[in-house]
Amino acid sequence: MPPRPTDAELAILRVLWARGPSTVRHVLDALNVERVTGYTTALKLLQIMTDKQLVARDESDRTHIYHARFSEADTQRQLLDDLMDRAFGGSAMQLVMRALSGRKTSGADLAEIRRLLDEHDGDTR
Amino acid sequence: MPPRPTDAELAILRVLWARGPSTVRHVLDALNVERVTGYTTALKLLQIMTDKQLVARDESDRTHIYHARFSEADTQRQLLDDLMDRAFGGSAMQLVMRALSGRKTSGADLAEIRRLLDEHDGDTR
DNA sequence: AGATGTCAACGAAGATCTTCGTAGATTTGT
DNA sequence: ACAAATCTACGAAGATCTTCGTTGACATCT
Repeated sequence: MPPRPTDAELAILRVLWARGPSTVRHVLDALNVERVTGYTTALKLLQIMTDKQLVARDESDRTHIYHARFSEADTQRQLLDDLMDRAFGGSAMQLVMRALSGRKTSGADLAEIRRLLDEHDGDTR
Repeated sequence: MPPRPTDAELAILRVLWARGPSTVRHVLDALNVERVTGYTTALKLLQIMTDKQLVARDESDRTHIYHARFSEADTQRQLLDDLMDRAFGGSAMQLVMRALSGRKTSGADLAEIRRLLDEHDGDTR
């Protein structure tokens, strides 16, 4: 039951998912590729995220190592469910259709979606 | 280019989309079905939303009438694009697949999605 | 050993979000 | 006309978010 991560928190989680358990310094370097922030900013965020249980850290060494406590998939699902409730009246299908409508979609993506849909056919019938 | 609406703002926008142009009182009554808030809270939100250009109001009468300046579809698209960037590396397809995977989907919904996909086939080929 | 660099902790500032109390103007009811 | 109700505007409080400066501990370099 962690809270919905904020924008800055999500940016950090994305680094941890992509790079695996990391020090503050590593997270900061990755963040600074996109936009520049200070070291203590990243540190403070990670400390707050530790309080919120979004991440956990190994304090064995002086330089702590942080890791995400929830998978990228779990968090994406949480954020989608949240948006679904707040903006789509709880309807996942309305959300999906809005995401698809008027969007260029590659043949490979279409095939992948169809594969997913075919799996669902089995579930629901 | 309005800012992303906050949670409380989105709740108000949903009322305006559902009921059409409304007074503060009407919005408040609709909000209070779900959770109770004070009149001045709703009023202040609508005033802020007016500043942010999320809504506009008709001041002809003493009792102002507010309406959403952007359609529900536009706002849903904006929120999805935002989430797509922040949590899905900009990939709409990853978002869609995450929203579909492990979800119970009705036959009618599946048919609707397939219809959308078929339209896209035309576009991209 | 002494200087330099790196680290975590803490606090605080400024921005935004959400809530509501109060005041003043207008309308409604008697 | 007077009282009660309704409305907008304003300001402010408390919470959260984001940022960073400072401090003190520890490590590294020469």
